[in-house]
Amino acid sequence: MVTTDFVKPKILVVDDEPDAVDLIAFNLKAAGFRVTAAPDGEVALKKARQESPDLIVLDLMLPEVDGLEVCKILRRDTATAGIPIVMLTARAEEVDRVLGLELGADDYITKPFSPRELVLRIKNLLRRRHGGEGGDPDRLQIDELVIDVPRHLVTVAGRAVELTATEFRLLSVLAQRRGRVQSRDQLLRDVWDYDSLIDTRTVDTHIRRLREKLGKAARFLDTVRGVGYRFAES
Amino acid sequence: MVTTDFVKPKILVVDDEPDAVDLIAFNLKAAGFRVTAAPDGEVALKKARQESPDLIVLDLMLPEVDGLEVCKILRRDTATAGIPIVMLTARAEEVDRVLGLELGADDYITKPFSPRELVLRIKNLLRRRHGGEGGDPDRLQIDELVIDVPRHLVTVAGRAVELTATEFRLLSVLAQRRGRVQSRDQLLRDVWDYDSLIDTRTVDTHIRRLREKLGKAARFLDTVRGVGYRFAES
DNA sequence: GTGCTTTGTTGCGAACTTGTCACCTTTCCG
DNA sequence: CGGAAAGGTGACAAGTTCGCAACAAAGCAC
Repeated sequence: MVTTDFVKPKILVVDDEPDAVDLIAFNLKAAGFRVTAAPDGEVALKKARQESPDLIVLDLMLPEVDGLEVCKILRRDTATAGIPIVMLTARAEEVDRVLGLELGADDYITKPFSPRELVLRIKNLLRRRHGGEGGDPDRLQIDELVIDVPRHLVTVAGRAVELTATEFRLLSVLAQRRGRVQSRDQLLRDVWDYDSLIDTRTVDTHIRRLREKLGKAARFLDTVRGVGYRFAES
Repeated sequence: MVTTDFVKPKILVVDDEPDAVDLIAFNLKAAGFRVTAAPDGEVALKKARQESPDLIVLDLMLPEVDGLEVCKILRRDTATAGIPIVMLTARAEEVDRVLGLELGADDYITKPFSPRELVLRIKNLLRRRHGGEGGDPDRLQIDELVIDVPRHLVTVAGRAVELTATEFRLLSVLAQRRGRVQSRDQLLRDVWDYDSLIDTRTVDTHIRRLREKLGKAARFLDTVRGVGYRFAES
């Protein structure tokens, strides 16, 4: 539990009612997710870009910029385009309207909803994303590369690869955010410590070491010039 | 019991006395097993590899290659290493000698034995091996290492190992989470008390003591550098 | 009490990890 | 093309981790 914190899916909850946020956050945490919250669209967009959450729960009704707009912007921005979005709507008939707009949220749920249902839908979306149908969420499998977090084990085409603790964490974080670019700063925050004073070039060194050890599977580690690194979509 | 033959467990009986083989085979078949037999070590090894039986009943006294030798070879060969072995010995005192050799048969039974007892032991071993359905959940068996939690008893290849209370708890916790890395903090919480103020290095010391006492079975205690310890998957 | 076992702590050294730097190579762009 | 910026690479020194042994304290039987 403690050792695997860094791969717990991180979920951004966007809602302007603190009570709703609390309720959702409580249930999500109980289900083993990390939670971060935003009260309005502006903060939501900022956090989505900076913290690179694995999924966003987005209330349709928001002050200032409304949920629809936020959704659209998130989809347009490459840094956040891939993140699944679950829309919260107050009334059922709104769903139809929203669907008609085709703005590409991945699921919809109407208030009031049972926390259990929300958790189920979130798990579903995350599972779908990780390709592992019905698979263990702690185990990432991308073609010949398998990352087993609780076991702290990585294999490439069935062959075990020996990674150090840092390398393992770096690979896990990248793999978990497959397809999304992670800036060096973002990686330093998530793989190293919260406010690490480490040089960003250090990330490059670790990427190099990972590539060396991963052999064939190194092809997954894309460099995005001027931005950061990305775990290849496939 | 079982309707389709191919799911009946197949048992290889190795004994040089045809009468003994007949007796055993008769009783095993009556109990719903398929039986194949070998009169000596050489044939036994060949059949073990080719027919991949679910369990082997092995007489200690054999012409040419003796039972001990056969047992050792079976254990070393990856194709047969996982097959449970029940050793037949002519006299009770031989059991001690055999145990001393630590060659990892899974059970021992002395001649003369009641067929019913043999069948019981075989069923036990098979049950335990198959993911422990209906098996004793308080008893962990990993190859030659047996941890009997309620009895506070640990044996390696049939030989009892004397562990202190702390050592026993540590081993049990690790074994129960086989394959998953446990951080030192996690272990301190689970093996020691909830909010123990004990130094994490203490865990190392206990691991060392465990390894010392477990002898051959120490190979199960993996160190995962920078993370913690893990009970090896196999 | 005395002697024995258990258990937590400490110090040492070897092996491993890891952040940084200097130096290349590649890419970008006018 | 030429220069600048970004990223790859190898080396290295400082830091960390872990096994081990010795020690000290606590518990326990007699």
